[in-house]
Amino acid sequence: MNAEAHTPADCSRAEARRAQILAAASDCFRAHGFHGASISQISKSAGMSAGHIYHYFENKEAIIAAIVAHDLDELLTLSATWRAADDILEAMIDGVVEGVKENLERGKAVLKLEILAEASRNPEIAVIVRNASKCCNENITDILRLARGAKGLSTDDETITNMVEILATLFEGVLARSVRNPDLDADQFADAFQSVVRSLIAGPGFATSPPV
Amino acid sequence: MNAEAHTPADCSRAEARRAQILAAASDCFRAHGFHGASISQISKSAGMSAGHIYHYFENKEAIIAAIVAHDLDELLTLSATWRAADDILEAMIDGVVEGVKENLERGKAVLKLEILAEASRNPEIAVIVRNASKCCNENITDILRLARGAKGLSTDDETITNMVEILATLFEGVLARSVRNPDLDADQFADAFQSVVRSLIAGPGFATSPPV
DNA sequence: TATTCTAGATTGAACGCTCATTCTATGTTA
DNA sequence: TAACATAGAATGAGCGTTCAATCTAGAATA
Repeated sequence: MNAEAHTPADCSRAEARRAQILAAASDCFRAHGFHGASISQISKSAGMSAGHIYHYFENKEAIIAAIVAHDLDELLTLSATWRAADDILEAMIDGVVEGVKENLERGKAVLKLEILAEASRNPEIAVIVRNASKCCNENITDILRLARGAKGLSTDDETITNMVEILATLFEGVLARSVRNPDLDADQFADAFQSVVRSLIAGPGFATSPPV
Repeated sequence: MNAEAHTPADCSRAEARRAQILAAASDCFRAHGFHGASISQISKSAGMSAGHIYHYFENKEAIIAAIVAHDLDELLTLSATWRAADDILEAMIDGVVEGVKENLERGKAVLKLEILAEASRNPEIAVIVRNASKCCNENITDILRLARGAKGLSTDDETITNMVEILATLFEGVLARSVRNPDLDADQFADAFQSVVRSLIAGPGFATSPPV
């Protein structure tokens, strides 16, 4: 945002500092939530004075926004990755197990839940989240249409839209699982989850009127 | 928790006051989160002084815990309701659409997300959430076993366990949907969701080795 | 090479404010 | 009168944020 002209050395130094702050903030937010974590905590965790943080971020909100944006960026690159595969549908199904296990990891889940909760009430955060979600949705939609088309499966709008929404719902539900049922057998669950995803995206579809 | 002996009149009066505080707190928590909402805000919203709140709750944590417990209670009673039906499986499937639409409601979703985020880092809240989840899981497990048994469908432990987990995952994923994609067509989504649930719980099951 | 200059990096104290909580005094009711 | 309901001021801690003052390291100058 505040792009100014610096020498390359300055830039890299500043970038490193910013990253350092974001990493520390990430830890603190995980541990205490966006509003429970204080600038003083973050500064201690980042090994610098509280005041110095304001050289790199306008305020606490800006740190939150940066973390949210970074987290959602990962999601976006991931969703773009699948495009490359040979058999896209199978690549997606193969990726499910890893995706589920990642969302079951406590550390990741906490921050994502925190982001969702914050987006529910903070319009600035909501905009970031919704933009990323939209991009991600479009990515998956394209991919799914391609993948199903290649196999001769139905690709009508309603079918694809619904599949993408249900898919997203499933993955986001995993975040809650890790909190609600920490004793969950991750392997068994991931297997079951995968078979549900398979029958969903490789299935007949959702068209209201049956195909003629 | 702090059950003391009072006269009936006192009890009802005190209970009303408590409820009043919880309602106000609920609103404030929805709007600002557990840590963003202050006792002063809550007291204003409840129409009483800040200090007076401490006659009914030991501290802010206790208010949060009470709200969490109350919210999860609703879930529990709901899950117990289904038992009564004639064709349990169909009753469950019929209930899906309403359940999805309720979880899509912004107001409800915010608080549930907030609860999940808080449970990720507050051990006291985590205990409450996990107990309720366990009870709810057991309810649904029983019901599902009964329902599938009545139709001659497989009821092995692995199948039922997995179905319950996936079912929970699906419903909890809806909370995120309402935040991420506010333009979602609720009717279309609920229909698709229902058909996924139907093919999940009325389907063949998840046994590792195919039935002999 | 030695000195001065300079601009960003960094600190730590200070500000005003709000927080959760406690305490005291006053109503209210039975 | 006795017991509870209630208000509102007081408390001390901690908050996010600002700011004047230093430090540091490299560029410019002599």
